[in-house]
Amino acid sequence: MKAEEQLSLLRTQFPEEAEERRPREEQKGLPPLPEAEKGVVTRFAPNPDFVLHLGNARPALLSYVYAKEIYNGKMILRFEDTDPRIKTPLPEAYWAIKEDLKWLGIKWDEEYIQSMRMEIYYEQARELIKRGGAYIDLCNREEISKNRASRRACKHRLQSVEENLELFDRMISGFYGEGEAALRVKTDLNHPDPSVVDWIGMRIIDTSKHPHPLSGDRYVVWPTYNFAAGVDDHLLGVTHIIRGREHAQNTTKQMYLYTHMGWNYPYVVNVGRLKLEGFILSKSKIRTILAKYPGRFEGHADPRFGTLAGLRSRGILAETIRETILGLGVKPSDASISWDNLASLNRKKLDLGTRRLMMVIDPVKLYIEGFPEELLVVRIPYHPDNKSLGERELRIGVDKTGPYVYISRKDLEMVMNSTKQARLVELANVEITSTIRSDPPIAMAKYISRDLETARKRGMPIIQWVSHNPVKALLRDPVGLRYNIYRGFIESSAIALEDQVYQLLRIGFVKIVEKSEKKILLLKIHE
RNA sequence: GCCGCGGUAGUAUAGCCCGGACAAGUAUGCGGGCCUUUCGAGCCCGUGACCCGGGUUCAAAUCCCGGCCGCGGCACCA
Repeated sequence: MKAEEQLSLLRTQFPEEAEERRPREEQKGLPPLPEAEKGVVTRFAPNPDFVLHLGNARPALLSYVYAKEIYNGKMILRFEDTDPRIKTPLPEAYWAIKEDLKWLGIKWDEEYIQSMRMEIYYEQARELIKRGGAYIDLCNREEISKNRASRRACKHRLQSVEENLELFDRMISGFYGEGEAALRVKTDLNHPDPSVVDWIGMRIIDTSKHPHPLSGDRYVVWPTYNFAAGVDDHLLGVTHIIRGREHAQNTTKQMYLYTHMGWNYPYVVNVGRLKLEGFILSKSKIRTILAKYPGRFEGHADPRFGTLAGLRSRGILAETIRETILGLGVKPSDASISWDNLASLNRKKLDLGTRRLMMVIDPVKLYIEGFPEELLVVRIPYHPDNKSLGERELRIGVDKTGPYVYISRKDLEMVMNSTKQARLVELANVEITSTIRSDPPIAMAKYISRDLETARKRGMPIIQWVSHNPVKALLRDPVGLRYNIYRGFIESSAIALEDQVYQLLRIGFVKIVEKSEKKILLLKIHE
């Protein structure tokens, strides 16, 4: 029986039952967080060893939006800088990360730096030892991994609380060198993942060799990620952890810590990783490229990188990133953002407030025979739909041969290959009569009329032009890690105005990189 | 290899928990039309997807099992 038949049967037989049915409530935006009624405290916990990239924006934005915009709760920013040796923090990253977050519109209520909370971790470690949840292991790495593989405990696991406390103090005093002692959190010895088995909660880092940028060589015993994050999430009252999927196994580890301490583990949401079509996001890859090609990139903020700073220099709006990422939802599956999609969204946001200018690539001088004198100066609005952006005056250049404009060589070829007639935007309809192969190239045209209707009726292509006082323009179009370079003329309004972003007619949206009286360097944002 | 998590149009996402109005919604892309002094924007129409195989059920995108594929983890990194 088909569903509709069943339904009609139901309606005739049991009318009340049928009416009970109501459509499921439509959920706008993000799904609700479980157990949110008791309050929501989220955290974003980056490692300040590099700047943020688009992928980091996912947990950051979700943590912010849930905590502050949906549940009226609290958001914490916490720098996880407890590895001065391998992931040495970058002093400028603490600041740069905050800039990135502010740019995204993220506001946090509290801010912590883990390397400044060392005494707290020591105190919690002692408490954990007292509760029998941890021991100081004096085995070396090889012994530890061998024992893990065979799921065996070493003798140090059986030490008394007193012995462990004493050994711990000795660790802190600097008695042991790197790898000679570690605090291990007791777990199920038979856990299928060997890295979970009695995981390392604290280890020794020789800060005389690897000083921490904030605390120098003051501490030698450092908590691992799982210890520090686990302790902090509890102590800071975090209720919901939104983090990358790569942390899934860490929840398992931290759960043992929470059980020993009698704490409740926050609710965890694992989100998938993000890719941006055509961009490199990985910090290690970006670092490698920067090291390999010094001088070829403008650091981590280069518009060809998928860092937030890079996207910002590219001309992508924070709002575009926000909408894109929130649109992905909170799935644990990875997502690859298509450039078309991002560009389309960004374009719509830029369009109405952006002045439109004309630039010709590969200019060809086009003399117009019979050009009426009253058209030598024209006024053209900067935006056809947004008159508040004003208008500018464009003058037509005249030399001894007569009045002329520059058009792009590609357009000239296109027009020559069709009806030879074209409309110059907001100016006049012309017919090209001849082209002269010279350097620079020249073409001749005949004035037809100035009305738009004729152009429409005859189906003329409408092309942009530049004339009097052209400014040399160099347009960089990012393609992967390269730039395609286009040279041409842009109207002088680009110099006169203060705008940073323009739409170049029939070329796309661009951002000004540099400009002087004579020259302008542009970066293509997208079409 | 072991453990874990995923798989809905070209791309991304909604729906899955709680099976029925889902011949599957939305955005972008693509095709067509309208409008428009850009190849942009807007409006309209169209295109196109439930990984595969079994099972449960009157009914499966949704639940169960198996396979395939993708991703993550398997550090004294975060």
